[in-house]
Amino acid sequence: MIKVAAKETTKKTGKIREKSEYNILQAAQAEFIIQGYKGASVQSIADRAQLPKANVLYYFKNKENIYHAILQLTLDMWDQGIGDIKLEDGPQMAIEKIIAAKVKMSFKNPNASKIYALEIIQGAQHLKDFARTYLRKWVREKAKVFQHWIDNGEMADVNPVNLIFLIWSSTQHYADFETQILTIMNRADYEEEDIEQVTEFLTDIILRGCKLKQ
Amino acid sequence: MIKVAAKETTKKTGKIREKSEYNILQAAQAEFIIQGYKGASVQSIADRAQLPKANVLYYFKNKENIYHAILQLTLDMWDQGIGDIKLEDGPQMAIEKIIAAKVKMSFKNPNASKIYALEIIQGAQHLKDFARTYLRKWVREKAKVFQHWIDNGEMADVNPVNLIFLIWSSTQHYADFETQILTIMNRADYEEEDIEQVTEFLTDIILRGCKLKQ
DNA sequence: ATGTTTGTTGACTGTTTGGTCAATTATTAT
DNA sequence: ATAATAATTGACCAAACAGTCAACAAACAT
Repeated sequence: MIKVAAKETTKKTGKIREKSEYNILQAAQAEFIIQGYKGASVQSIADRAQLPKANVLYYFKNKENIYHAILQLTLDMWDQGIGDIKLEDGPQMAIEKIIAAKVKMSFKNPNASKIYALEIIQGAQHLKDFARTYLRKWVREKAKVFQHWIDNGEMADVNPVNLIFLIWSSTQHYADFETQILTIMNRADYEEEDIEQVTEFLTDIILRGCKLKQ
Repeated sequence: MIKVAAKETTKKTGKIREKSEYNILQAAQAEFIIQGYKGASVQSIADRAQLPKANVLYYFKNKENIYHAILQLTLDMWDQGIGDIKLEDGPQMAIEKIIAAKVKMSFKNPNASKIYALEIIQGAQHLKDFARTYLRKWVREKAKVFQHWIDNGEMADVNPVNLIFLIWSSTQHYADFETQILTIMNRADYEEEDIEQVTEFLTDIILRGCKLKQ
């Protein structure tokens, strides 16, 4: 589930270290989702990674460090996976691109999305700065672009911030509520074609909602 | 945050009991959101309720019982708050009604929504039956009504299940991601007028997405 | 008034927790 | 080969944990 991007830890990364850290983070991610931060025990993470607890604590010197490493990977992935929207794309292509990117992320990496969602729902206790600075800036920038298109008569006059929330929530939902959705649809797993189907559905309906009235 | 509906516990409900239980559940709800089920300690719940731990355990004989009581109230509230959709309403009024009801619930009772979201994201460990039976039935029934309108040429041919997910997620988002949304909008709290604004936004855009093409 | 139920609480218990440490073994560099 | 560094792990500890219990106080019913 965890996809390690180009790592840049301060520690020297020997081969064993790299592999062990990956292994531990993989185990920890699952454990943190199921049990929550406080509820996940280092022992249970170690068990899942098939390592002695002391070994886990050798690589990450405490539980919080493990969690922070996971959050960092999650944010990196988000940063990398979410396509940028450019003025020259125009509203239609921009919305298509952003929905496609987010749906893909949700289906390909639901666990990252879940970790993030848990963190926010629980009050962003470990993410305060990120939400306050980076995210606010991101939303405002994108909202500005949408507003430009609106002023320019390229799309309907919808509230850009609400539009971003709509795209965010409707795409994210397929990751965070995976359990519920699969249950409702009576399925065991998502399949490749679900990505296309959902992307098309959301793109269609949201684009129609943003088209100029005539 | 907790709104106690007409209670029907098996235990006799003396006045003191009723008040204490309410007080404890209120404290526990906040604690379970912040710390998660396993992470919340009975001691911390007791502290928040300003009661000795032993007293809390006198009213609810263990932690799981507290949590179950909260989940039950959450489901009751959901069941009661979500308006029904009827064939005779037609698609437009049905969508308006359901969005309005869900947005209102999200803004008026975000904590209930958060508890529910945490449960689902973490795998619905305490809700398996609910999700498997009740919810599936609910979605299928509503999807059937939408399908009828589609077949009858009263609305565009969109996938009804995806439409329900879209309405669910976009409305729920304002409760679950409250922290993030308030941060982005640089606000301390939601205000009454936010309910209208969001309801109008979502209703407009989703209705336009469901209108027949011509 | 008196007995009975209901509520209150400090003290206790066995278990699990995060984290340390020292002793030992692998790996690598020279 | 040997020294230095990295990795492994069982044993250990203080703190926090869920839950019990017995002793007592309040409230209530008659």
